[in-house]
Amino acid sequence: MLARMPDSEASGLTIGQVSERTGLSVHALRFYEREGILAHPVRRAAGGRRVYAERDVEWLSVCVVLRASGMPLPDIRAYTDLVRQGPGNEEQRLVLMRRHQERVLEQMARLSESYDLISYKVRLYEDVVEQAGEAHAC
Amino acid sequence: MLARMPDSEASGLTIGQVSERTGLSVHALRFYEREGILAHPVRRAAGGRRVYAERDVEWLSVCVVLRASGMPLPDIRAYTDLVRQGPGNEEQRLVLMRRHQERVLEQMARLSESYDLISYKVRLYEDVVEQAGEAHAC
DNA sequence: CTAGCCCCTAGAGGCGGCTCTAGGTCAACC
DNA sequence: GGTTGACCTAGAGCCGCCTCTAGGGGCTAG
Repeated sequence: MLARMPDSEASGLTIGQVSERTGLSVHALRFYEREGILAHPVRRAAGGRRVYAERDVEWLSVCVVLRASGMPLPDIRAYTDLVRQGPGNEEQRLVLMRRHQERVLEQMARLSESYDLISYKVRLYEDVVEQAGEAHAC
Repeated sequence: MLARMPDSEASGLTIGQVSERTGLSVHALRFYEREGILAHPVRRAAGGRRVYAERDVEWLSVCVVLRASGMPLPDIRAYTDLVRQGPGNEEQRLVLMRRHQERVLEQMARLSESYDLISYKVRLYEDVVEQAGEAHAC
């Protein structure tokens, strides 16, 4: 009745549980795995079921943040590859992260510019609506 | 030799000129027109060529900002429809704009959260790379 | 024993937003 | 009169990122 845990291992998570914790759909999780966006291969239980560990959830949570800030999947994949290879390539990881950092900064700048125009429009329409309301009141 | 102006009318712009000024591709401009994202129908010159006015450029520039901040085309289209209908529906425009304003705020919040994680990672790798450099120096 | 549920694979499908192609018109210059 | 170049239409294609389908396995509760 409860979600079946693989052998009731404490840190063995089903794909459904990982889906809930990361906010990624079950489909997306399988898709990400195919795309190589997992630093470590997932273990499999009987019947081929995926068994995730806590660190997978942590890693995927990082990926969610990267995605949410617009990092393309190929870049996330490249980053994952570097992490999978282990220590020694921090310079390359740094390059990737810095590039993304700049992109995010640009995005924020563009967004706040857009925000100005949008706020201007909102104020404008607020005024018009308010005045129309007064006219009705007369 | 020079871009042919329709009858050398001062405010008659070709699609190519509008493309340059708005940053939208010629293809995108035609696509937007089909999608109803023009507050006024474009005039046509001989041979069916589009003749844009300055106000079209202004309108499209607004649309570019809306797109850049993630407003979906259907919403932009709805907004365009309201504007095309003329004064009297400012309340509805206000609703649209406020909704988008909130979306943009959310986006900015999410982005800056993401930015924190990314900056953290950058600092981390900077430290690692620096220490590795020192180790080499020894 | 069967209904319900979660899981599996491989691959198709969908959506948003363009982008490009094919095939053609027209005006201008050489 | 041929070439160039910007434009036209209708519609196909593409890219990123999932999302869903078909067809099947297997545990567990009632």
